[in-house]
Amino acid sequence: MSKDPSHTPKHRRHSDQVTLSQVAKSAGVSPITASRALNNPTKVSDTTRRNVLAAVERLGYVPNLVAGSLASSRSKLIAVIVPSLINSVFVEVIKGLQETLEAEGYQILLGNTDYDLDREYQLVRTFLGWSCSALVTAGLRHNKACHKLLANWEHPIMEVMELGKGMDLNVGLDHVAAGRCMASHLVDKGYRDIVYVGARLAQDYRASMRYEGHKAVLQAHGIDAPIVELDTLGSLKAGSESLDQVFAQHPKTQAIHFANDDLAAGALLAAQRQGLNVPNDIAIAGFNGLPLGQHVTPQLTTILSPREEMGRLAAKELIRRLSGKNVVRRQHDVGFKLQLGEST
Amino acid sequence: MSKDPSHTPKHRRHSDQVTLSQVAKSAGVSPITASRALNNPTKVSDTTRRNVLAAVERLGYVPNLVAGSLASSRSKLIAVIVPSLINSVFVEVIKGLQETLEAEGYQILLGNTDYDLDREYQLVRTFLGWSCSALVTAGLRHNKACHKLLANWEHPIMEVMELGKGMDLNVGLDHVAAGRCMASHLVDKGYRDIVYVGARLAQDYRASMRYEGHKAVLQAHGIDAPIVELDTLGSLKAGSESLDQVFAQHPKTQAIHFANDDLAAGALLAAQRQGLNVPNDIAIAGFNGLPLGQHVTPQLTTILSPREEMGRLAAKELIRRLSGKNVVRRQHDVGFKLQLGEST
DNA sequence: AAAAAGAATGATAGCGCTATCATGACAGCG
DNA sequence: CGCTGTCATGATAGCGCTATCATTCTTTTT
Repeated sequence: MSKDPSHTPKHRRHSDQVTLSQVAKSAGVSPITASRALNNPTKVSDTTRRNVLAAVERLGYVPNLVAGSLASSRSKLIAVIVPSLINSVFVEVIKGLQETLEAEGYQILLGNTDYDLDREYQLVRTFLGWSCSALVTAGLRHNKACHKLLANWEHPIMEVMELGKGMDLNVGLDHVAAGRCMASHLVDKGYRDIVYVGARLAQDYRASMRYEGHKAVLQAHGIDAPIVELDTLGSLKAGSESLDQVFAQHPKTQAIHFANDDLAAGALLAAQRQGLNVPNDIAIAGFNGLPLGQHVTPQLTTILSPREEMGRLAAKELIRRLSGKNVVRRQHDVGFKLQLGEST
Repeated sequence: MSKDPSHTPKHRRHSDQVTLSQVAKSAGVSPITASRALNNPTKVSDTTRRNVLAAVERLGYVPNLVAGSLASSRSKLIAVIVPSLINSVFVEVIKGLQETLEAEGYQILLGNTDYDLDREYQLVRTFLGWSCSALVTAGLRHNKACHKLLANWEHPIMEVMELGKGMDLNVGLDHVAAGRCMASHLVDKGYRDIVYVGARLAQDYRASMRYEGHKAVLQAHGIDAPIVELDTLGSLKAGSESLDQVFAQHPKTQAIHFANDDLAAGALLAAQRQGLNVPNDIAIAGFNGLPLGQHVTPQLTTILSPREEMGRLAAKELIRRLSGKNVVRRQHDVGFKLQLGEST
């Protein structure tokens, strides 16, 4: 069998992109040295580093991070999975994460489950496939498959929003306690006919946790704890429409404890439009401490949750873990604060 | 020189992760066939496909997308670069993008420039390194290096928010026209002492474009077009604090045209707290059509911009392009709508 | 001055997957 | 019957980078 040396090799894939090898050649070093010059600058001499950087500049080299990740089975990607982008609360957490992670050179792969745990599982699968170096997810609840997948994963997992025993790291606040806190406030103020109003509680289960705390306090005082559940997700609109519904079902209502500030502010503005006096005709309380609630008159009584701070703290803990440091505490309570307005 | 066959091979990297080869072996086919069964189901027989899928299930295989991307030099990643996450406008665009892209199996790599074009360039570099299949960026302005980098890039580039001649695809609205529209409305209403108020206009240059439109209309009527620039980024707080500043600089002000609804709503709520009547003492107009503005009393006059729609449309166009379809129009005007409230 | 340790660089062999070409089996057809 | 075409599958060779080990040369130690 005679070879045909003039035959063009069969496996030729083109790519006009500049590669590290080209940079290396241009700088007069081997590819691996060029790699070191870019990723472990201390491992090469000053001259070499300068030459390589000059070549990078000259050729307009853009590192292929995909190839790098495959070779090193590491990546500077961090998966962030949230249940919603409409709810500004998650966006603020993302913002906290993002500003801290991006400063350390990490990129965020963003996923939205739309409050669907099966969707979450799918996203987790996909993201693991990108060999992310960590995963941030909102909440402690996952479906079975997701749990199993994550349990065998060797990278840090950060569960945010609610405090509790998670799979790995956890930064959040105690929602049951927050519910108790607000309910106590309302009872102390002398209200007795208090309705809790939330939206899609099966999905937004943290709102249900707050209701649990709320109910416990009311029952301890021998008071009934009625709840009204809205169909639509929390929003100003839903809040403003909820007023009628509450009064229809509970005509004697003195105070409404809303699951979040969007609903509460919507109701407050609607009450004003209807000529109701807040808090004399109806007291209104929220949760989150959104700027909106602080700017309406009367100012909304709410519970401040440190959302951006939660994101920042989560990011910092992740970075500590990723840089090999021992992580002492696995759980971080960011707390909350009762913000007294004039709406109660 | 004698070889030592008992010597352990030198290049051994471990990885307990299940690979496609293992799946293939378990299914009794070659790796490439297993690959096809997962990615080109029509290219294999039904039996083979079933066997492979069963093996995937059995072994808990999670595809290594990094390896796949390197081999195919394609990825299901789409880079999204926005100037801010505080401004809910961008978040809504992201939401529109995200829900449409995720449905097609694309993931979003999120970057935040914080209104810094150099930062944008860095992000673009990084994201190109991930061989994203497309890039979405807010705005038509980029720095020189970024332009050069993108001009040579062979994947779709989608510039959103503002309408204009972009690098590739474009979905947005005409901000100059929007500024004209609101200014005309104010002039028609009989206002003559009109102040435009914005924040960090050098960075939020779309707000300046609206001012340009605003100024043109006022000047056409022989009216002066004073502008007040705030230091802090647009927010309710900045808006509420801006009132005093405006009156200090322009005591006779009849109407304020705010660069966005956050500022406008903040000012409106502040005016009410100060006992000013809106619109009789002071008329207030905004831009964006945020829900907030529609729920305050008086309802805010503003310009509705279809933000989620913009994201969805951008995503759809990208998907069309990515699936190889010819893209007819490169520019899409999503328009805007004057929303008359009682605040003017 | 010889031995040991360190610093800088390079050669090699993959990371896990898919593009490309090659093969064998079988159908249709003049 | 041989020819072409289609279908299902496989063998091979990378994608662009870095981990690992090997080498050379310089510095430090005894």
